[in-house]
Amino acid sequence: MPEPRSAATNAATEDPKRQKILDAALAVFCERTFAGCNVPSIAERAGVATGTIYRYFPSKEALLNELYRTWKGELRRRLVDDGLRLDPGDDARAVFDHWWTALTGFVCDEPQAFEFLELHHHEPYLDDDSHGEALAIDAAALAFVEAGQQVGALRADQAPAVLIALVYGALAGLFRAHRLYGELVGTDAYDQAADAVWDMVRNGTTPDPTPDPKDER
Amino acid sequence: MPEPRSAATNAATEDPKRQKILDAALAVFCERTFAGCNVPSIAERAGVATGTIYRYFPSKEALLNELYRTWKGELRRRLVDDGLRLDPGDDARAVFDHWWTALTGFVCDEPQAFEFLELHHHEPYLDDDSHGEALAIDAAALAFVEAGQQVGALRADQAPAVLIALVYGALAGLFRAHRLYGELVGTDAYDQAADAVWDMVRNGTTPDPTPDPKDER
DNA sequence: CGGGAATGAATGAATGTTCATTCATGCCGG
DNA sequence: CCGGCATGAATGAACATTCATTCATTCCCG
Repeated sequence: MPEPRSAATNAATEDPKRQKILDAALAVFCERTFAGCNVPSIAERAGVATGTIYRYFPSKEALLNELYRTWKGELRRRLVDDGLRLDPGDDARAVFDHWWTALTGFVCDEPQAFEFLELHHHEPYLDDDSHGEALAIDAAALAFVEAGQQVGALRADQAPAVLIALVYGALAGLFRAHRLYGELVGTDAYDQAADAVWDMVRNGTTPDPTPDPKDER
Repeated sequence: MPEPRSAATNAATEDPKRQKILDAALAVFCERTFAGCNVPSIAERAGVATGTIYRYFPSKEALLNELYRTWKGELRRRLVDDGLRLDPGDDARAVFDHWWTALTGFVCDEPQAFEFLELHHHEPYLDDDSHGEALAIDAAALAFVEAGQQVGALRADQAPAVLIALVYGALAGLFRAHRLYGELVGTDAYDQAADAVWDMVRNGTTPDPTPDPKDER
């Protein structure tokens, strides 16, 4: 029985050289973009010869897709295992905090992986398996948010997909700010922002008059 | 005195062929990424010969930067002219709505431009002028948010840069969801989401205990 | 020694850029 | 008016460079 361990848990993770190539590719793809970097630069960063990469991966594109699938899968694992496992009977805010912590934990533990995912989510080079991983995350989050809405914990005036987009987008925005203005926006900002983000999605006690919901625009 | 007109207001906008090249480049960069596309494909899309591009732009990189500067500038113009001009004595929510409308207006009017900006904000190919445009937007937004906090309209438990990152990130997340799941997330979602985003940044009547405000940062 | 793993120079396809040539346009001397 | 001429924008084949990929060779371990 294999033991899924370490950051990128994968069946083939055992081979350390393979892992070094993956790590190097992650770094180079982040700095230069998939199409913007060349294979020798990945090899150099990994400390192997160019040809060695092709012993482990059939192509540059396959390397990208394996990275994408691996890290998107790790993000999903964290979300499902650490985030969505709470019983919805719990305090809504506590459930959200758990969820937010799972998200920000990934971002803080693996900032390079998060940046890589953000940077390459739209690439035409992603294959069907990679898109499948992305959809799997969305499906898990969707079911969770729908449940939260039905229980009355999350606001119901937005489609579940919208709430997910807002939260994930806010996190991504925070990450970008942190990378760009590291001094102004510290890593502790992730925890502090939980309050604000929670106010965005919770079924709020709106003091403003909620105008009749049919002529909103 | 020149007359700044039309979407991409620029000194050299008069030349229609130059504009066709810029439009084509915007589309191709969006579909394939700067490094992922080649110059002939831009020329073909623009309906000109490859060499013609080099009569108007010194290099592929310069073309990217002009696009970036132009559209980031247009976004800033909309934000400053249409968004931030309200007197802070106004109703806070109204001010925010005006601001949100300016943002979403840009996104809806020029979705390709917004996608281009999102896609290329981190490229190492951006020159100093392009980065300057980006900083100019941030500065304008920062001043506005700081004012809003001092007036007491915006929540003060988050750094101004954080609030900006959260709002802009939420918008970007919404945009991505809209592009990805167009049926589930319509364009009206932008307007509806204003409520949720406002709840995130407003100085809220938090029913949860507001921890003592002296160890904020 | 033998066999698989690693190497990195070689390969050929693709890319950004150039430039000799074409061609529509406006000008001018008759 | 007209016919030839000068102009410079437009063209796209050609060029040099860069890139992903291959493979003959070397290396290393059992």
